[in-house]
Amino acid sequence: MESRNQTFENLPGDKRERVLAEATREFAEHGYHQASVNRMVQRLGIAKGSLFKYFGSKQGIFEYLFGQTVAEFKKPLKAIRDDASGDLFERIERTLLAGADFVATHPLVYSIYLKMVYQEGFPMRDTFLSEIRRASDKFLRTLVANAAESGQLRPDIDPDMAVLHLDAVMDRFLQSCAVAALNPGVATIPDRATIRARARGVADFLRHGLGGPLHQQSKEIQCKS
Amino acid sequence: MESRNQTFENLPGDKRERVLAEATREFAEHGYHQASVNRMVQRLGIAKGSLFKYFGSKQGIFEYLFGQTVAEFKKPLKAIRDDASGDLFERIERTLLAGADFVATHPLVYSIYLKMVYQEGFPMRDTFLSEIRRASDKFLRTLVANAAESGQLRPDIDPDMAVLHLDAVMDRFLQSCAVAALNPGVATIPDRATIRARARGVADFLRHGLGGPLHQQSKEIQCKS
DNA sequence: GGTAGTGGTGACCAGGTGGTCACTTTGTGT
DNA sequence: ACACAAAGTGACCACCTGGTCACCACTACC
Repeated sequence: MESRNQTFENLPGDKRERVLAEATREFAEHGYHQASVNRMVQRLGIAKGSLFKYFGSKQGIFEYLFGQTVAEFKKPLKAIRDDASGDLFERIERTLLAGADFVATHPLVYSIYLKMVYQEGFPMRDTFLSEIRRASDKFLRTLVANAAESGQLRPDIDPDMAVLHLDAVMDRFLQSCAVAALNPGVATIPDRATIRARARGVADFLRHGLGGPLHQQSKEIQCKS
Repeated sequence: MESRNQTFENLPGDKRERVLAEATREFAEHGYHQASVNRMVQRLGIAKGSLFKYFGSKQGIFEYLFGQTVAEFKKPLKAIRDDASGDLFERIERTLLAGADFVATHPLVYSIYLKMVYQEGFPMRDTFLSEIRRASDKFLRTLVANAAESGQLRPDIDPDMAVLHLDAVMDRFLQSCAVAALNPGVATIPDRATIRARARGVADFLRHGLGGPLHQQSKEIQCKS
């Protein structure tokens, strides 16, 4: 067995946490390349050599964080998946709120995630992203399949496309909870009440669309028959 | 008058273009901080001093590009806004296709835009983003207002929220045309035919939502009355 | 006291960064 | 042929980066 990282594991718990918290902050604020090991050790008040003894390299630091984080990232989804109460759109709404909670309590982790998506050159980027995507895709696909069976979904819509749209809208909702610039007009992070209202609005929109009476004609015909 | 940039403006047109193209490529590939002036001049086969004589600083290079690009970024939107044929959702579909065209013909420019949104530390970031957002917001708001007047929009939906949803779905559609990782399963850039089909699907989804027969009950009641 | 193993240290390194500037080359008008 | 200006050059600078390693301080066992 290689004794990698043994030094770091032996450290007292509070010091470990301080180091990881500081590293998380640094990567969240600056992305990968622009993150500075010098800054980390300076803020931690420890010597640079120590950090490199713990993790071997800058990439080592990031990958350690990364491993710790991925599991936590998936937890909220599992809880929702196992709670089958309500129809598709109610479950979606619960998922949105769970996601918003996660972003609110782990803003730095979510910030790293966003930077990884749009910034190339992160170590492990492809591995990580495909893993996350696959999990999310599987989750939505299950939801959609169940909904389609019980007629909660328009029969003329391709389930794959439905998953695509759900993913798009939900992901964007999450981003708007974290990125100020994505909130039109105000350009600030919304508060909890706004988020709850918006989640409901999103679910309602997903259910019924935006089309007005002029576009309900086809459905009126259905009524007459 | 300050004679800033005069040297660059005096250059023969093809050389100007080569320089700008190379700079665009560099920023698109590496973002702002990670972009290297050394690499630019090496690939261009000119001396570093020349670039700094043209633009003064790295930030100067970026801001020059930036100014050239913003106008081009808005062009497609204007064409759509002035063509009022069709209802809201048909216009949305045209907008989507125009956007996809822009992304396909200016992938580097769009790549820079995406990096700016999710990567802090770009010069002019706030100025630039708020300008773009404002333009996009104004455009959608006009479309929605017109649609609401002629009953193309569900009367019980807040126009502001409608704009929010439209912006989210459309922006995400555009991103999926450029970022491979956002295309579930395949994780590749879609071809033109796929894009056209997907744009239609998006418009249809925006119009009617995803909800199936079980959720059309309220509308059947409308029919009876 | 001796010694082995631990975590901790910071001066130092090679390499890359944006930026400078004294200098050379080129073009043009007379 | 000469002068003058504009364009072009690349060695050089200070600074920062990730990474190294010989050395130090402390504890524990004999």
